[in-house]
Amino acid sequence: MADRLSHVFQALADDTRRDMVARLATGDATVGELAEPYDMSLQAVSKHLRVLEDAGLVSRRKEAQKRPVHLEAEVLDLMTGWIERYRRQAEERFQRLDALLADMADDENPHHEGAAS
Amino acid sequence: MADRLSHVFQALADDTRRDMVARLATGDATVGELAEPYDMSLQAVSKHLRVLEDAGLVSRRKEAQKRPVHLEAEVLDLMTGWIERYRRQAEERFQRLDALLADMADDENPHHEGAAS
DNA sequence: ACCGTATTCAACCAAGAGGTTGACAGCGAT
DNA sequence: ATCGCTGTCAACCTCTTGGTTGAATACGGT
Repeated sequence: MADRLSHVFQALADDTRRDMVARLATGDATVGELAEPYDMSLQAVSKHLRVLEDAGLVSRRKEAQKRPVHLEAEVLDLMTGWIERYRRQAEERFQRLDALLADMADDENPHHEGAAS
Repeated sequence: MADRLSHVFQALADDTRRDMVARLATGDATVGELAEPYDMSLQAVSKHLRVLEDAGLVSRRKEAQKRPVHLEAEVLDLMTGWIERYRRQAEERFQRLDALLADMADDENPHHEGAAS
């Protein structure tokens, strides 16, 4: 896996974890609170949180015996940054191809004004 | 894994595959061309492409014995859609919290004009 | 000092991911 | 017809992942 981005994508490549992120977007929550909706042991939830934490998507402060989990939303920008870069690049390439095809169509039936030779 | 989004995130949770997507953003390429930069068997590359294809990120048309691979960039929007939704939600919550804290500070040292009672 | 609550650690297991090698299939060119 | 090029299929291996259970830890309340 190696780099940062891989961990983030990996972390979100799981229904349960995406769901937890969605939940955390509405506010911090303890492990127990987070676990409640799922038919799954608390330990399993704890593991999921660890994955999210390792990806930097989440942080846990300690407060008495509870460990409120907090969404670190800035990390999401890392992803959109990556994605948008290539989406845009592909888009632009598509535009150029489109223009090129339009040109070729012009050459085949030359309705356009001002053509040379 | 179940749903669509999971497959897309999973597909991009790998250095090699993200690299391929980056490469494909500059234009279509055959399996051989894509494989060339990596120290890895052609079969492994083929597998990676299958993952990308199953995620809907890529399509392969057949052209003689070659199989040019094409990036389907629209799928990326699916991700940014998801991500942005929760990033924004978290952001807004943060703003409100910020405002609340400002209010509390006001209450503690009431320098402000027009205070009641 | 002890109890209950909240969470993690450790060992284990089945299934999946990413890689390998070897055999096979599709198609153009000679 | 068969050769060479391009790519996939199949079987196999190893490491990781997502889950389990049982024991341990950390801390507040009584």
